Amino acid sequence: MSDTDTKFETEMNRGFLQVLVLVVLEEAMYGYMMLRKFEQLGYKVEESTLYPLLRRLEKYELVESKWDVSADRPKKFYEISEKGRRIRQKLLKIWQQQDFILKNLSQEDI
Amino acid sequence: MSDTDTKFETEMNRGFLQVLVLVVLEEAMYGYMMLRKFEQLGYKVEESTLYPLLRRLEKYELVESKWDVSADRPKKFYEISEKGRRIRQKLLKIWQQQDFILKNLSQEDI
DNA sequence: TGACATACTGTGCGAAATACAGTATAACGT
DNA sequence: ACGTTATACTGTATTTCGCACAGTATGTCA
Repeated sequence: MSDTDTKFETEMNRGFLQVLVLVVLEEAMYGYMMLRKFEQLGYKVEESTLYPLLRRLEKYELVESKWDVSADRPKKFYEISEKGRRIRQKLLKIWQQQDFILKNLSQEDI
Repeated sequence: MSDTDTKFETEMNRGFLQVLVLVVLEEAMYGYMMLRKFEQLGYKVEESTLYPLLRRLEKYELVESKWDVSADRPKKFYEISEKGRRIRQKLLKIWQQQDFILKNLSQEDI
């Protein structure tokens, strides 16, 4: 596995991770919980990638957060907003369109 | 269509466009030709996005280029390399995995 | 008591998408 | 003949992302 490989593989995260987070946040979750969930799905994400993404999504009001201090450690729960749902729909549509194009063009090569 | 929308939609290009270019370059093509092709597929790409991407792919030896000066205007033809094919396979596999995860998680919301 | 898991924040770097500007030729309509 | 549009590419500056790395703090378990 050369360095070039990881370089290009990394780029595959950007769009996908946005959508993935917006999808799972239909149900309220906190950062560390998502990291575990993604790992179970066979998709490892770095803490230093997810946490800034969550803050960014909140900054643009696609998600809302509230601290839960009732348990052992304080946890910051995130949940998708109405705006987030609207944008998620658009992003999922883009994804499907891209998937359609890719499947059609690459079926002879796979 | 707010500004936030485009901001997040933009991120959807990155991984996809890499793969798309590597797929179509199984057949030799030049930049402007790809722009037209993508447009026909319903997927508009900016010149200022595609050209730097092609240079980058060449820099990392995923594609090779040669100038064709026989026609009216000089055209820079690109074609995928062996290294490019190897990496394309990995990226396509990542795409499929991501698509699988997304379809499973979001089927109840779509 | 010392390592590991949990749970988050903050800073800095390299690289990518795009805007914008520029170069140059060919095809076209008027 | 002349201006506009299409063709075909290069180069620079800006913004923002992914991630490495560092740091803070509490809980669990050998």
